[in-house]
Amino acid sequence: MKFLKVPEATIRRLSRYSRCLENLIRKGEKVVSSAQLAAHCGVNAAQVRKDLAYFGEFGIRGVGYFATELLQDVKRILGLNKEWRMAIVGIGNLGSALLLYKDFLKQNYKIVAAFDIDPSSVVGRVSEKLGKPIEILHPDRMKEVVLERNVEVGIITTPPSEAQVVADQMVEAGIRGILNFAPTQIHVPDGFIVKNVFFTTVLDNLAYLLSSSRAITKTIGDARNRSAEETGKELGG
Amino acid sequence: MKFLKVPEATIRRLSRYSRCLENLIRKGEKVVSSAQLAAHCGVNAAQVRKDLAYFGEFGIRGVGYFATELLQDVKRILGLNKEWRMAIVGIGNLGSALLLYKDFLKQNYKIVAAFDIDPSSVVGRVSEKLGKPIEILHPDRMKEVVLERNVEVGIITTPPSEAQVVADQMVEAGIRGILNFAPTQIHVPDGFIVKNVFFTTVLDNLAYLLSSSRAITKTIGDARNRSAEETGKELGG
DNA sequence: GGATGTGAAGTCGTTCACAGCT
DNA sequence: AGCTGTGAACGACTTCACATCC
Repeated sequence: MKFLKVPEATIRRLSRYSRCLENLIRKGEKVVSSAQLAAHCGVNAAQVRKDLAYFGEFGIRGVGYFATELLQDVKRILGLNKEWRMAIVGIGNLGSALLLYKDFLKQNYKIVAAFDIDPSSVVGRVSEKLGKPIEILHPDRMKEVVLERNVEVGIITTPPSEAQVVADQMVEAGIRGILNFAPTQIHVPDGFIVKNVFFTTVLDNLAYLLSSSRAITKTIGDARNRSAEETGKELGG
Repeated sequence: MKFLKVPEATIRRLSRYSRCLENLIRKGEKVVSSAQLAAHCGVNAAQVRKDLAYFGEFGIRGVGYFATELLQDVKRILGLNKEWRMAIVGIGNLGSALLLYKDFLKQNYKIVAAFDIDPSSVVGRVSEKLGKPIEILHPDRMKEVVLERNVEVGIITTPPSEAQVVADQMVEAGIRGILNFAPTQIHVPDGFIVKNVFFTTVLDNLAYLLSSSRAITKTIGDARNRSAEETGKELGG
């Protein structure tokens, strides 16, 4: 094991390995080989080994990897051995959907604060769906609340026009990691991190590939005869 | 201009250029240089020129690019000179948020059909939010409706356990491009395309970077002193 | 003069192939 | 015998640097 800077692609794959490992474990696999895991994730076996090698030696030569052990190691590498506390700003359609998004919890993510410029206008709707009242705060209180509730990650689901202002508030409040759903580039100081989630970028990608028959339509005879996956490598930014 | 295969990263950036160009045009810019556009998008100027060079010569040496013209060209390259008709399957929280997502229309995307296993349970809620009744159909009718309404893109917002089944139905219905929000790998035959949008992968990335102080926290003195953006290159898959 | 378009150089990530361990 | 861990080969993307053209 060396001490090299880890490619971002490796981290994305680690995330994928963790999902696949959970499936394999659910199926009762105790030991998995890099080839097995690779096949499941649709990547190269050497890639799997190399990715893991950035962080240590987890396998046994001639045998493979112990599934549950490896899963734990991967999660630890990703920083998922703790609970990440998040705040979301902009409780429109997307914001409230994320508030209710179950999958976060599985991965140790938890939304502990919700902000909106007009709290009263949304609190009813969200509470109703949630089945219990939810507290929606004015962004003015962000710094205070972030401190109080140990928020480390901010989610922006405002309209694009508000995104930069909100990001500034988050930075001011000491939130170092931002997940931005508003389709606009936002800027933060050094040491802060923004990751974008732009569906339309991914759609644009699809549109491009579908256009001018870059995706060759084959005989759609038996559709069930599925084959190698198209990976969908990344999410827009 | 050569005839080479275009990197996927280039397509993602094209999508970004288009957003930035719209901003610059809104600000009244008539002519933009690659340096200007690059600065706005947070990429290298040579990269901008190279990306465009895959598709032709759009600029004037010594001058730059005509903004509106370039925007149109970029959109045409991406295949956004037509309306893309989409169907969405799984009208839960996320699904209904996307149904109401305004930004799709700006980019010539339109949801023309919505499916759910239990139409009656969701139709009320969504109609209420939408302000007018919406038609939610049973997936059994997918093939018929896709044909009838010329659906080219499918969006999966079901629970992960249902995603593969839905993808199979989409393939069967002749939908060649799939945008998958369910955090699980799905498989389709050759000639079909799946792009994943996995928030948790992006969050995992954030978690990784925030862990063990890989993001160096600087003196948070003046937060407004923002600087180079962290790009958030991609969206999970 | 000034900005584009592009070969060449450089950097980064992936795949190969095999030594090394169990 | 089998599978991991890894240097080396390969390939892909990015950046540089400059010739080219307005």
